[in-house]
Amino acid sequence: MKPPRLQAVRGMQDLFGAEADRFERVVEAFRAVGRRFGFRRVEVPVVEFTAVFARTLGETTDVVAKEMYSFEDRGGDSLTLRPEFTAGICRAFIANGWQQHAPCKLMTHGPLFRYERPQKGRYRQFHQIDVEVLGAAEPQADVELLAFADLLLRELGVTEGVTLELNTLGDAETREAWRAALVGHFAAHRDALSEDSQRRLLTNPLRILDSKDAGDRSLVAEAPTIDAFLTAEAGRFFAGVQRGLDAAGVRFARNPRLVRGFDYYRHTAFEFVTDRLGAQGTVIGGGRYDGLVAAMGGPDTPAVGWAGGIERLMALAAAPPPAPLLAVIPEAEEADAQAARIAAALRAAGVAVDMAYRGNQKRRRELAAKAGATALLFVRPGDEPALNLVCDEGEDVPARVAALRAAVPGARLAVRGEPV
RNA sequence: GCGAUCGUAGCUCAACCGGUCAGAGCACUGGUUUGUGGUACCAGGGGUUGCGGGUUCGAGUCCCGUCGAUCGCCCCA
Repeated sequence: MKPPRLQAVRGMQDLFGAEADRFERVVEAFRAVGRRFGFRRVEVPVVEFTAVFARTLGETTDVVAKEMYSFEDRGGDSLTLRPEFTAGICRAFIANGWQQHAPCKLMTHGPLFRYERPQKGRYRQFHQIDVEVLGAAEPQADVELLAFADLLLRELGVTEGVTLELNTLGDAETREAWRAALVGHFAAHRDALSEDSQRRLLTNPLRILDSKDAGDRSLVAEAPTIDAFLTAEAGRFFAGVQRGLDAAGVRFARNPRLVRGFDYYRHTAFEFVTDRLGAQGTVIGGGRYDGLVAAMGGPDTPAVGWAGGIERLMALAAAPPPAPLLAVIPEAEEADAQAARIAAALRAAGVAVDMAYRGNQKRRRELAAKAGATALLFVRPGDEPALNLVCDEGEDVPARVAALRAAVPGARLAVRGEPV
C-alpha cells in the first residue's frame, strides 16, 4: 500500500498556532488545578500488552475486537496502543506495589488511540487528561474528583451549556438485580424495540437506556430505575456523594439513565455533557470502578477516576489570554550584538523575549506583532545601550522597566521616547 | 461496519446549463515610503482543480473507483 502524498493518517491531526495554544492551555489548566487538589503526576507507557486492555474490557466486545490498534512486535508479542488510561495505570499500580502509597491521587495526560470512524470531536489519535484515585473507598474521593473537574471547567471558561449528569450503578448486588429487571422489562416489549436495541438486549442491555431511537425512548421512560434496587450500603454511598457535592458547591443533575457498559463499574457514574459538540457530547466522563484492580489480579482496591477529551475541551474553551512577550528590535545591523546581549540577559532573568531581526524597521515591527509581542524594545546602535520601550495597554510598565534596569545596568532607557 | 454531503493556490472562497475559467482576498517573498506598535504603495513567487480511470471534439464542472474531511447511525473504555 502506497501512502497518499504527505497526508496525516486518517483521524490524526497536526496542530499549530492558535489551535496548539488552546491545546496547551487545557493541559496547563489541568495540571495547575490538579496540583491544587494534591494530585501527583504519573507516566505510563503508550504501549501495553494487548491483554492489559482485552482482559478488562472483555475479549469479545466490539471495542476489543475491532477498535484497538493492536499489532505484533518483532518478538511476537501482541501489543496495543493504549485506548484509555485506566487499565495501564491499574497495571502499573499492581506491578509496582503502589498500594503502599494508597490512597494514590494520580493525574496524567497524553495521546490515546482508537480505530473508529472519525467525526466531530472524535479522532483516531486523540488526547485526554485523566485523574484516578486508587485505594479510596469513601464517597469523599468521588466528591473531590468531581470538584476538581468542576473547577477545571470553570477555569477554562467552559460552563455555558455544560451540565454534570450523575447516577449510581450501585454495588454488584444492586447492579445484578437492576439489570435483570431491565432485561425483563425490555424482553416483554421486544417487538417494539428497534433492531439495534433488540441486539443490545443480548449483548449490553444497559445501553438500551441511551438509545437514540424515538420508539425506544418511550419504552426507556417506562423502564425501572435503579433506585428501587439499591442496597442499603449502595444507597448510603450515593447519598454521601450527593451531600458532598452540595457542600462543595458542585451543581449536578440526576440522570437515572446514565450507564457504563462494563461490569467493573460500581456506584458513582458521571458525565459532564454539552449540546454544542454534535453527537460527541461528553466532555469529561468517569466513575467508580472498585472491581477493576482485583479483576486484573491485584489486591482488592476501590478506585474512582475520570478522563476528559482535550480536543473537545479545546473546542469549548475560550481563547487563551495573550502571554506577555517582549520583542527586542535592533534598529540597525550595528545594534545586533547589543540586542543579542540584552535579550540574553532578560531571558536569563526570566523574561519572555523574542528577537525581530529580519527586514526593515517596518517589517520588524510587523513580525514582532505577529509573534504576539505585548511590548517592543528598540535598541539603538552606540557605545552605551539606548533603549526605547513601547508597551501594550495591559502591560505592567514599571515591572518591565525594573527588569530592563536590572538586566542592562547603565542603559539609557526611554518609554515611548520619554526618558525614565 | 452503515448512510449522506463535500474536496479548486499555504488559508477562505469564485468560475452561468461541460467550451480562454484557472481567478480574488488574505498569507508569503522582495522593495519604496514612514521613522517607531500591527492599518500605505509597488512588484513577485505559488495550483497538471485530492488521486486514478472513464464519457466527450472539449471536464474543475458528468460517471466509476480510491483517499481524506464533515454530519448522523453503530460503538463509546
